[in-house]
Amino acid sequence: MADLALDPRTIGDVLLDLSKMKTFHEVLNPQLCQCNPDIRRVEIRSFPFLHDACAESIKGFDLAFRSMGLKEGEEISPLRYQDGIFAVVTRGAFKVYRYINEVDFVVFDILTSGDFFLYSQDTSEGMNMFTYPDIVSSLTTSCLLFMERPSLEALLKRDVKLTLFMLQEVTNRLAQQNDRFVRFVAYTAEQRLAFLLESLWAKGPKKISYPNLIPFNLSRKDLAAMAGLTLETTSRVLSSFKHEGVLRSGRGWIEIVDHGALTRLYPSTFL
Amino acid sequence: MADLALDPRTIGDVLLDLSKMKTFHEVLNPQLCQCNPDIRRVEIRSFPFLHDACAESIKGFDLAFRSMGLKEGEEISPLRYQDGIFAVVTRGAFKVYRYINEVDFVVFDILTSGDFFLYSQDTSEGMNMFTYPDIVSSLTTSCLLFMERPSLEALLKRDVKLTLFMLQEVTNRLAQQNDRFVRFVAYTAEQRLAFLLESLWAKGPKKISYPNLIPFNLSRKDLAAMAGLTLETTSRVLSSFKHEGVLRSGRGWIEIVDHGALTRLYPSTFL
DNA sequence: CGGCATCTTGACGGTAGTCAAGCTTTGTGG
DNA sequence: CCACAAAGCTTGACTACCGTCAAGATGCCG
Repeated sequence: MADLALDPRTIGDVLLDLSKMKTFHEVLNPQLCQCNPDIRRVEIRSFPFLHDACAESIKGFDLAFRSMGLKEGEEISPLRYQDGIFAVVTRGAFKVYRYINEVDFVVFDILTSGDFFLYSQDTSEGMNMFTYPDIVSSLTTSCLLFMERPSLEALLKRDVKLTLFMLQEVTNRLAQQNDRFVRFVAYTAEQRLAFLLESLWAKGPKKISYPNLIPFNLSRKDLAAMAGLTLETTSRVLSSFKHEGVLRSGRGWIEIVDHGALTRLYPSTFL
Repeated sequence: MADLALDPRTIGDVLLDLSKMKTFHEVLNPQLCQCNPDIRRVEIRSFPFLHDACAESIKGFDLAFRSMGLKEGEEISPLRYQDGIFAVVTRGAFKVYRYINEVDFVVFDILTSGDFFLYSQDTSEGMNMFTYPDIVSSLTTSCLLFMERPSLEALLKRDVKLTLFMLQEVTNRLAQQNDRFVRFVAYTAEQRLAFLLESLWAKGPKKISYPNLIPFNLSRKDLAAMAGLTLETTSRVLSSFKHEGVLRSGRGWIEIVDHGALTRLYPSTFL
């Protein structure tokens, strides 16, 4: 039983003390979004992955999290966080992608409010969701709460329930990526895009005035990079959707008019 | 601190007691492989994910694990394990796939010795790596150690280090699947197969007499289902590799002759 | 040695990629 | 406020890769 004993130090001791290291964003916006400590407290308590965490862990997150604001198109550089960074999206959306040559990239994940990510510079050891060759960048004006990876690990080590919940989240994400892979292989270009649009739409928080609008800016190139197609093919398929009255779209935005028609294009489950 | 307290029951209480529920395999082979309790003990202690686990957890695994043997081509049915099953491959290899129509399937994972998996019937809640529409089946004569999912969860709840290590393993697997996805989009048929063959070869334990043989039976159809190609295209590409002297192959087996030539075909990293 | 699954090869066609030109929207600076 | 530039999008013509369909060859097992 000895090796189950708790670390005798207090939470404060094991975390990197960031409370005095305000980010630029926090200095510039002392009362906005999670920059305000009170708002942050509330925000943190609403994270799904913390629902089952013990009180001390939540206090630890209060201490360790700093907030960061990003404008559309800004990217998170792991170079600034030598030890890796753990972050939770509180507002907005991010794309995770990797360049495959000078001009083309592949988008393999979209993160929206509530999604967390782990981003580190080296592939060395420990947990790695995204590593250096991958880029995380914002699709809209966004907010993050973040901490350095060692702080997260310190918190996880002290709270099984928290760690277990993270494990559940990650296995589910793995299942989801596998599902995506299978569909990717099985679908034609048209089906891939229909599926992609539906799942993107399902992801973000809808605007009340435009409930069918995909709630973040996506260029044709982004969509193509997600669907594994070229920009031209993507444009052609979307044009045909448009002419059939399935959706409306412009530069960087897409509004789905007929969900039924879109979902009917691809098999939702196999066999 | 109260909610960090340990479950007061003993390990034995929280595990489903399987010690008297021998599997057919164990009854038929009392002294073979992990069916022999002593051999099993040693085997369990060699699992990488247990290296950091506390003594009590390891004892728990000794109690909870049953062993199972499978012939080539047998599949694991989650129907027999209502609560889901957690298993570790100790010998052999498995493919994880999903049918996309009556005849075609997509292979999205290969598991070899040391890999664990979690397989459940329902997508309901908790951890899900593979669920009902997916099939796990053996590529060679194989052995597994397994337990029902509730037993695993009981063990995880009592040992943070163990849970944390599992979390690391799963995040790394997620990173790996993302990498695969990116390559998949970027590569041509020839490159996909070259990459696939190299990674398959790197996976299994090599036979001393044939160190360059891919150590499990893979038909052209399996390879095609992994690369997202058709059987015919796969056959054509492999034939061209054969004629260039890069590999030798027969029905269900492939031996890589020239690793250099194969790896030169695809970019190992991007940008 | 036969039977059968697996693999190979060929001919053909279609889907999506490539290259290129033209069109729209958005933003900027005179 | 307009002109212009630049980025993003659309459309067209052509091409190539890979899928489909079909027949035939080859290994492998009983």
